[in-house]
Amino acid sequence: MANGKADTTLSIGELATRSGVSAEAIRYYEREHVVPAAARGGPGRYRRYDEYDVERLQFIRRARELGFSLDEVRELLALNDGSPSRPCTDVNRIARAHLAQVDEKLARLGALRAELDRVISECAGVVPVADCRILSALSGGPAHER
Amino acid sequence: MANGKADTTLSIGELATRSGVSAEAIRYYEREHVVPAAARGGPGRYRRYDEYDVERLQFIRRARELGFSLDEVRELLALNDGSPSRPCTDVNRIARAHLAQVDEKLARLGALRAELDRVISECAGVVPVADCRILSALSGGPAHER
DNA sequence: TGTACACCTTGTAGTGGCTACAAGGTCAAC
DNA sequence: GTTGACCTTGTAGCCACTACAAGGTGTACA
Ligand SMILES: [Zn+2]
Ligand SMILES: [Zn+2]
Ligand SMILES: [Zn+2]
Ligand SMILES: [Zn+2]
Repeated sequence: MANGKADTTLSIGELATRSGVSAEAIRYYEREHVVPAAARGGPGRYRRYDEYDVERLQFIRRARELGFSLDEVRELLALNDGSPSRPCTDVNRIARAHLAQVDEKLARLGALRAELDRVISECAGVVPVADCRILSALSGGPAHER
Repeated sequence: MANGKADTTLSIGELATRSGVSAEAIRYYEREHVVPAAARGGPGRYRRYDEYDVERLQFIRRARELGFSLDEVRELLALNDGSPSRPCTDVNRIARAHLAQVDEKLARLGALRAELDRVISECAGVVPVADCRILSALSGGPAHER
């Protein structure tokens, strides 16, 4: 019970500064039930937070930086908050599924990049547009038909 | 003047099929002034298209497949429609700038992928969540501080 | 001629994850 | 008591569409 650090109280702006998540984003997360609705201080109307909330927002920020969707973040938070003795199978599964999605996106973007590079490599930018290989590629031109 | 192929007339659905762009997207492009407003056939109210429109929509589709934004597509179309004797400097510039953007995105996604992979590699999915390295990494845990 | 039916029309809302206001309320210091 | 920093809710915007809803049009066939 003697914790010694969770009883500070922070405004949403202070939480934003300390967590690296903007106040607007924090309110957005509350609306979207990524974080529970914050307590409001005393008789006043402002949201009040503590050090525990800083940690949760940092968790969310790091997960977002790794590209996890808010749906995935919700699941990860639930697992993190759930029974600590359960095996981390689900955490692992979510992370690996996300990695697979990232790899797919990388593969698609890499293919796009290669094709774009190929198209650009045929244009030095000095011929009339009528003869430009970039435009003819977009027009279905005869550059690499089949 | 003897063209022999631009006088067919197509409905938006036929244009969609032939161009590979959905009818909804074609209407969206019209609203966004990517393509000019289509002629409406005779006394009726339906949009009417010809083979020239098929080519333009295919141009747009290919540009979109290479990741060009609609703003960029508008510019490319304008250059393609403009004076054919002008040098293709601007086409080249737009395409290279876009390639640079794609490379940036690839670099960011690659870094994210590497970090995600590193984090996942420390979790076999078999320990209690309290000890999971994925969750501790997200919590700012002691895995790779610094 | 009736009517079925595919296709078209416009308009609006939703996607994801926020950001950027506007118009007003609260709180602390001085 | 007044300034002014911060907070509040609500709404609109970003991008490039997609997905309706509610109704109009065009045509083929009985
Ligand atoms: Zn994911
Ligand atoms: Zn060129
Ligand atoms: Zn671009
Ligand atoms: Zn684990």
